[in-house]
Amino acid sequence: MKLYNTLTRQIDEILPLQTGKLGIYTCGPTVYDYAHIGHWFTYVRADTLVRALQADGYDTTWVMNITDVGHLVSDADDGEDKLEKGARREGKTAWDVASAYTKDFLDCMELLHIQEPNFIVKATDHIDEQIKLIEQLESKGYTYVIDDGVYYDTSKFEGYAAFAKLDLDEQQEGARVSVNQQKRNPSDFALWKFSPQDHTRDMEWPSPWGTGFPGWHIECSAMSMTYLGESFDIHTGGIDHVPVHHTNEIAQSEAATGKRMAQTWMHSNHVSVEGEKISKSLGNGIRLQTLVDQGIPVEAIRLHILESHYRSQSKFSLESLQASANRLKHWQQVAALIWQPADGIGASLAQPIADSAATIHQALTNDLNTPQVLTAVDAIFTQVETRLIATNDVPHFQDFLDYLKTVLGIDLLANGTISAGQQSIIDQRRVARTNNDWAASDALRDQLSAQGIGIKDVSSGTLWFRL
RNA sequence: GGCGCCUUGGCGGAGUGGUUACGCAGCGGUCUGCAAAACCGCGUACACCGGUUCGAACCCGGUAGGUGCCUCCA
Repeated sequence: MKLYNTLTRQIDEILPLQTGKLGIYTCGPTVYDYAHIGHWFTYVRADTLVRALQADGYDTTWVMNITDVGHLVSDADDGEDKLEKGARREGKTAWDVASAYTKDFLDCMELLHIQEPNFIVKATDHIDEQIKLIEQLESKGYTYVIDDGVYYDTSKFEGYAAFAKLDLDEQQEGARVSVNQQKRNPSDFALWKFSPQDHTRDMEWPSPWGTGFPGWHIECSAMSMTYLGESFDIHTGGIDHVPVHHTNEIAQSEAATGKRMAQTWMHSNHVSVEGEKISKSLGNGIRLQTLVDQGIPVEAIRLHILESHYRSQSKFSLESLQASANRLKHWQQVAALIWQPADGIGASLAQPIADSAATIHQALTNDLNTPQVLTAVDAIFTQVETRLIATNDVPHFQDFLDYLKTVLGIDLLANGTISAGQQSIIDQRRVARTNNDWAASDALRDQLSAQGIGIKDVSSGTLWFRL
């Protein structure tokens, strides 16, 4: 597997730390609101990476975190905790908010056929690990305490700015709403924030420094270390995490352990909606449920995400989503030919199918080139549609469709074959046609069409497909 | 202001120094009793100006436009 590595800014071959095994950590959602289509691009892409690695023969351990505490409204460590803010908005506790949106997130994961990570870990379940990690950093002299919390001194970590190629001196600190005057460096960030004096937070814990809650970044360092070790193979996330969140994760983990945190960093680029970026302030984040309610199959959404490369800035629109839905329907029609084998139709498709699988594997392992994967599928499907599936080729085609289901997460046979009653109508129509009874034949065709089944007459008989 | 990225046919979207990517939509045709969202064919795409080269959409320089992060945000 070759993958673009943000760390090296080039396409690297994945070299597992342990032969045959790969540990992957994905930055999951902050559960203070519904996830939008942009999030799903990122998570489907991470899922596709894991699927591709598995298809490439690796034994993967996939960890995804759930940020259910500590993610402040501002990355500058000012402002409120998003969870507490969400709780106030909805008249609930932060715990209730986290629980509700976590459930919704996990439901959507399942709906989109994102495979379940080996570990889905919550920040609130790992407070001890985070405190221990902060203590480690403290003992090595990377921290300092000011009025509102314990901070990481980024000037102590050599190469802090290297990962994101930041020019710290030129960053416009003043652009931020407010600046914590006590911080030593503008880029310093909170490891532990103290609870306010005037009220009790829904979420707070005791710590050696005082009652409070962890900063946003420390959870990923602590949990990746807990589940994948001090050094692991691949870290994924949204591209927006490069300059702050991931830069800080590296600073924390590598300062504490002296080891490289992740060998490869994979970042999913953002998707725009109607030419604009998705953002909270614009309120243009479309929920998965909204699309499902409009009758768009989730497989089409998944297919649409795979139609663009993960490193390119793709555009999302209902129009292009509809194009994906049409493509999906066509694929499903071709897949349904597996239930309608035809014989005496010429050479076997076994070899072309095998070649296609090889082409797909090649594209997948070449920096996850999913658009080329889809093109390969189109190519072999056109052959299948032209030549039909011979009885002897059914197992080969079945294997191929299983492979697609595995690597793309799209089951083209999910709708199943037609009912006995529908088959009976097709049989009756065949008799009518033999008798040149066109009126009866057309009436039966209308019956099928009313049930969502289209048909076409070919030399070997009558083929059906879902409309 | 700093650090980046992008500009491909109606839409989406790969690729790359020299042969049609592909999909969706459209048009024409084939097959058919009729039909078919199936198949075949078509539109002569790579922002603009220079340069390098036998040859550039692909490399280099510049111009124009757009856009991302530095504040929310995958």
